Amino acid sequence: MQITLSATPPFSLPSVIRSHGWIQLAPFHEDEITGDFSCIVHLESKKVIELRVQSESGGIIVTINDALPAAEVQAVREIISWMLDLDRDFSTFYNLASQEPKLAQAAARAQGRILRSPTLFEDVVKTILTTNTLWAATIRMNNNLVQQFGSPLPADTTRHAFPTPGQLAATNEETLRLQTRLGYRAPYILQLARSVDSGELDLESLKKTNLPTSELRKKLLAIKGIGDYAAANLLMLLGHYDFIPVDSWALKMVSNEWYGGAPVGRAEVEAAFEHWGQWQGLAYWLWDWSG
DNA sequence: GGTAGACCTGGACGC
DNA sequence: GCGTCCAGGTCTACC
Repeated sequence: MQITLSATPPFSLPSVIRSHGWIQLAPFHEDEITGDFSCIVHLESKKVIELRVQSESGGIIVTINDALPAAEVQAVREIISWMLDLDRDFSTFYNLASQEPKLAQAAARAQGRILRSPTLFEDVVKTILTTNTLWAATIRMNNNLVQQFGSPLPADTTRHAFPTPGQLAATNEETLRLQTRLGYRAPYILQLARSVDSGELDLESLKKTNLPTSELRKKLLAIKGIGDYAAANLLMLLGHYDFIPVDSWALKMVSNEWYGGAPVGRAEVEAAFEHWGQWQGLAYWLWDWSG
């Protein structure tokens, strides 16, 4: 069956897919020839399905192998809408960006939307996996998690959904350390999974909260393994652009752009984008660093 | 509030 | 093949 969804213009599926590295992390899969992508999701009904997403004029078409009941169709609509941020309006940012040569192409390229995972839990875990390691190791750790703990896709049992909080909560630290190769991140992931699974932490409610960014940031920083960089990254995914995810790459880029390659710190990165106010994270994200 | 050192993995490198 | 060094954010203890 197919489901059609429209997006607030301008919209470009390739632009969302290439917004950051998430598309390289299982259970996402990109078809590099067609530009389409797929994702295996674990619905609340326990059903595991593959969503294949392709561009359609003004939006996207989602193809699913099975026919789904109305409630699951609605669930898929909400999941895809969240993942691609279909309803967000960036016109205010585009107006500002049009005055800055380094961002002037943002509207024409329909940039701004950042690819999200189906659940915030998945995005928090993946963000922890990006910290203090190289990207290749992030891909490996994430792949291990998906393969070892995620539910298999019935039509192709070699492929799996991202594990649910309950599936990770049921394992132990030693397994995550030694078999999944998460290292010191293992207790962080386990604690997160158990607190979400028990209901102590309602992560998904943060998707639609009206909390100001500062309060939302405090909630994210309260999660073990989430520091300044990870919190800012997650805030971006949640559509709050008031903070910049300052990592070693950001320091290098800002150094080259404004300081002639001299060493810079967090303060210099923040100062460079401070005047963008509530859009500073997005201005940093989309900045043309090519020279 | 600021800082130093530990936490881990895996790739690069030298021997 | 083995040992060493290094990069990558966050946490904790300490000042």
